[in-house]
Amino acid sequence: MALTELQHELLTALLDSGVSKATLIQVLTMPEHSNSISRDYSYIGNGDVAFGTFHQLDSTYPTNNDAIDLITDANVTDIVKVLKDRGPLAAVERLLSSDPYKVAKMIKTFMQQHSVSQREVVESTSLNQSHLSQHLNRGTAMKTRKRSALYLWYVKRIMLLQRHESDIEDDTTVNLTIDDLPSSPPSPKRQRRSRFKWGSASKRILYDSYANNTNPSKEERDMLVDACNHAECVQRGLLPNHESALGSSLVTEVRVYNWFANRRKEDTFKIKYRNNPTSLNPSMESTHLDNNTTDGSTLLECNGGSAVTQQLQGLTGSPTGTSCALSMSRIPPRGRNLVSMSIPEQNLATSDFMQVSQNNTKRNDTDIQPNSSNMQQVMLPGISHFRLNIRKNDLSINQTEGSEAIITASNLATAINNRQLNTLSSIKSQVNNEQLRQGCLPEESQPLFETSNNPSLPVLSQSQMPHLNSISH
Amino acid sequence: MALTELQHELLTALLDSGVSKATLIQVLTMPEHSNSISRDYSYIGNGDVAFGTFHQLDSTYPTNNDAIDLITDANVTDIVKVLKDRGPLAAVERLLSSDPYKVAKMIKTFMQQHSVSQREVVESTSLNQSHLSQHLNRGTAMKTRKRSALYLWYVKRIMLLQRHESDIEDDTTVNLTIDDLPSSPPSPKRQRRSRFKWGSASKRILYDSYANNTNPSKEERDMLVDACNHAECVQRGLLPNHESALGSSLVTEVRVYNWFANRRKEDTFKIKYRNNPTSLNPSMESTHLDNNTTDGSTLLECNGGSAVTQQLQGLTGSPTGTSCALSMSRIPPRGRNLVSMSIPEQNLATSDFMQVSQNNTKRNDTDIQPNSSNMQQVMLPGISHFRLNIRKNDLSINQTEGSEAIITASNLATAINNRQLNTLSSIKSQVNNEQLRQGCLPEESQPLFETSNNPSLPVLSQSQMPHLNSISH
DNA sequence: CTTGGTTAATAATTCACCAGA
DNA sequence: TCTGGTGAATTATTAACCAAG
Repeated sequence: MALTELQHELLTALLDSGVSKATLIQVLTMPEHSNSISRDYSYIGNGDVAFGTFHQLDSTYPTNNDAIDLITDANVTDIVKVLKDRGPLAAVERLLSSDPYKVAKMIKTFMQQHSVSQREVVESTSLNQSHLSQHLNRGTAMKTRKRSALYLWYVKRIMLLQRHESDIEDDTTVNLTIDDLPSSPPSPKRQRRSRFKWGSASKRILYDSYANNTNPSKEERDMLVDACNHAECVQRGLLPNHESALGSSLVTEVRVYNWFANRRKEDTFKIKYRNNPTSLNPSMESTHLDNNTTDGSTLLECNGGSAVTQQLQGLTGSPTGTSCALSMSRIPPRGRNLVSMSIPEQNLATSDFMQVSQNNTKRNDTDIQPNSSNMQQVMLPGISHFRLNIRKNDLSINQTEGSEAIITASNLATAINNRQLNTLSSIKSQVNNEQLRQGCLPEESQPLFETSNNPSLPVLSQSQMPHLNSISH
Repeated sequence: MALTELQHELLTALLDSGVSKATLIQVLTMPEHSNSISRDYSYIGNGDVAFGTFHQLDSTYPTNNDAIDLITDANVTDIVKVLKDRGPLAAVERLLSSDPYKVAKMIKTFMQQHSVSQREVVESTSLNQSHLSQHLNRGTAMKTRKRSALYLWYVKRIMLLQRHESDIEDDTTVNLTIDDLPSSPPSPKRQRRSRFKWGSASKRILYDSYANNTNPSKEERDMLVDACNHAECVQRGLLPNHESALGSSLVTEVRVYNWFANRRKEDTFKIKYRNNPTSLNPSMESTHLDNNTTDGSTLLECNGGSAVTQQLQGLTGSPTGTSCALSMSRIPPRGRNLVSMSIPEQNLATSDFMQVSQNNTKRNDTDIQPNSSNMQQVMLPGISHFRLNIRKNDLSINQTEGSEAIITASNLATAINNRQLNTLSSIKSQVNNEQLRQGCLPEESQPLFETSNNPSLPVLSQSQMPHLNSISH
């Protein structure tokens, strides 16, 4: 029989994904709801039931799904409808003709909603994990062949959900027909129940509860278990207490217990180092908490002003110590990021060395950390601390109200690298003349800066940040 | 012979780390600089040479290293001195008696500076990767035994560096004495040259260059290679052009080439989706770029004000469309995060449905994404978009200047979960009464919000963000 | 029971690499 | 002279134990 190109793709993808032909045949010849893979979609309920409100990517109204103008904009309701009306292949086809990026989003949302691990998808589609991740999260391209496999998995997963609506547990993988024999050579890892993952809804509940009580009693925990399970059910559009359908993501008391235990540990550490005077960074604290609390100083701001020489909202005069302020702004013309750092005069006086550390890239580079003598150290603790994507940005340093120098990150970096300048003043003079040379910045981000001025305090590397944000009681 | 407890620990750690006794004996009986492991540290230069300026964690001045008050505060200079004066064991001991957290920082910095992969450490210390990561980045505790192994590795690595100061390449692993025979069974993976990693300094240079020209010619690339290598050398305190010592982290033209290629691809994607009208989120764009550029609207702000009911800097009146503003602040009392969202009246009028999506947790949960009819959608695109750590935070929604409602994230979440309320007004009324109930938030973050008000535009999930930040020309 | 330790898994990221135009 | 696709490695993060006070 001649297969359409798509069908061929799909079949190949299917086979590629690990399903043996035998299995396929077995499935195809399966008695109950004969040939359910390509016939009889009646059990696929109205999308609204299971996906209506959630897992929907666009606001297209159900009334619009007369298709035609939706050809490119796939949305769950739409897909479910196609699936129901014309079967999985049609649905996959529809997805293939849609904007890959949107579909990716859709799938991602779906996975989120149903706590489907990426691993599951990888295993049953035989896609490369990083490729999948990229495609799903960053829109990286993926050839049709592979996308077919992915979409096929997706569509089938939806079908599976529709059926299992009240059945067994979510046996995840689509191809769970074959082996189950506890032998080792053929399928030693088979049927690995996917790891539990806290859903966002549950987490909210937990954090919420945690705020009130970090050590819930068994009773409280049990209550939380229920609350979470309920939330999880709702999240995935199930009947609010149809817990059994949660499968591996069923919340249990132990899990809740563990969650609290782990949370407590986290906090313990944070607090420990918050109080430790010798700790590496009272800096953060002051900026983040203390300053805000006691005195209205240190204003961290990220706005969309249009001035090239962004004013810094530096508020000096902290009772205890000195404070610095940073403000960041995006400059219209080309979307540059401007970071203004204000350092109170007093500080500048006693210290004119800066220790700058910025994560210009993604995560964990603590970057340059020059250090010079016993002078005060000020730092921009690596934007990554906040998990921001900063690639390059300008630094505008100015003293309280006085002079202002614009320093481009690169200038500063280069300068520091060459150790040609170690004092604020020299940095300024060296760099000042090159201001505005920079073009647009390659990759944006909305950085949030922090400064510290606790004299004699060491550099912070991004990794520390998380801990310092804790709040003491 | 009786060994001190520490010595025992160290020996054990050493053996645990994979070095065979035979090897140890071999090393110990090694002729050249006899027993170099525990004698003759003269080759360890003054710390300042190799670590002086960089890789220093505190500002303790060299003059202070008369020890005593430094007992707990280890710093590189100090350690190097001990190492030089009293040998590795003493150095390790010193480290063990120091604040583990600081030492961790020190080691981390060291690794950064010398592009040492975590893997290398893991392999030669036989520590658990995640444990090591935790210890290094989050201060997680680690028993003395394990820390010994880590510190021992550290100290030895330093020694290695001192020697190799101009030798071969950085053969990474400390135990590279044994096998090198190209056989497969015994050491098939041995000597795996660690993967190249761009140093922060180099990255700066590259981004900088990228800003000017995304397609450097071969010549330019070659120049960059030199610049980077130079920077890398400087970063690790080497003689500025002693490239050979860079070992596996030597920058080559291909690497530079690849770097640019990858960067271009990233950008391509971003731009592609920025221009794609059907794209999922013109929203971000407007907030990020358009608004800023054309009209001074949309102010994104994160400050440390102290008001519980944070004012929102909403600037309405965008020429083209409407604009919303969000501001987030940390509330003193308990460090709560307050998010204020302002929605211009007109908008509110024509639309009273909100589509809220927040990543309350870490990375990738796109969270709830309720959706309702053809009304305008406003969203808080998941803090994760900006890579912020948000666990829980309050939402304060208020119309232009009018009434204001404080909504706790949990309330909102619950409400939405239960689908009990879909309109702004109902959310308000439902939640209003519970305001301020929330305790402190478990884990902070400095969220940076964005809003969109392009009517009928879909939800954004965090993963999309990165792409939308790009700048068009 | 809970906190110190510790870890298997999972998944985002990084740096490459290869086939054609 | 790359640019679409892809992928092996690396490592941060998750959700668990487990021993012992």
